[in-house]
Amino acid sequence: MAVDPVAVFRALGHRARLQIAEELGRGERCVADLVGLVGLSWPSVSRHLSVLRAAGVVADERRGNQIVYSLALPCVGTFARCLAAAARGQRVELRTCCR
Amino acid sequence: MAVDPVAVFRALGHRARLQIAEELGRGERCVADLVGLVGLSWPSVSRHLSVLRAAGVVADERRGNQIVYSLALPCVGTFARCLAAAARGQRVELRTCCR
DNA sequence: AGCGTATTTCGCCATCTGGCGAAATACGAT
DNA sequence: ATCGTATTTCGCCAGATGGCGAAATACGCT
Repeated sequence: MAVDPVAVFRALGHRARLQIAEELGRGERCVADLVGLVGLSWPSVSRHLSVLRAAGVVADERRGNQIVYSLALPCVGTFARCLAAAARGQRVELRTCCR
Repeated sequence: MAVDPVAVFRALGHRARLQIAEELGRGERCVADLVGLVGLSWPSVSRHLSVLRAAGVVADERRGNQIVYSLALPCVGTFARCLAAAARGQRVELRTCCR
């Protein structure tokens, strides 16, 4: 699955989608959880999930009768926390990168 | 200058703007350089720069008779390189974050 | 003040995005 | 096969985005 950096940023450049990615950074969630989290209609959340999935940010897996989403690009969670810290006025610095 | 994570991602979620941010990660550039880089009209590039500036991603400083842009959020450069590596199929991992 | 170059803003148009309800689909269970 | 629940897709509309040329602005210099 090819990662397109622009698509990743676009995917995260929306309130609901970033919120979803941050939540998935804390653990797996089913769609119902995420609908409750972002406060949008089920179809809208599903659409946002498909954007995140197409960008390779999240992965989905059917488990029982529901679909569980997880963060496929962990560095996104790290960076998001980094920006959140910056938003709080803390000094931001990513130390190391890929290997 | 308040950092809004969503605005940062939105700002970077565009081919030209990401290209600009990556270039600024390598050093300061004037607008003419960036126009040459992205291959869009001068007004369009200027608009993209204003989006990046509003998001706090870049900073501008007048020097002589031209304006020099620089990357105001260095972690963006780190993360962008990280994603670029992922796009090349390399294993991606951000080790440490804010402090 | 006036000139020239660097940069931004304006106005317009075409396209993309995001919201929702309704309808369709997928799949486990009976 | 049918049922029921979980999830996605469709169709529509309103508003945002991105492109450009033309016009406006900003500033250093003489």
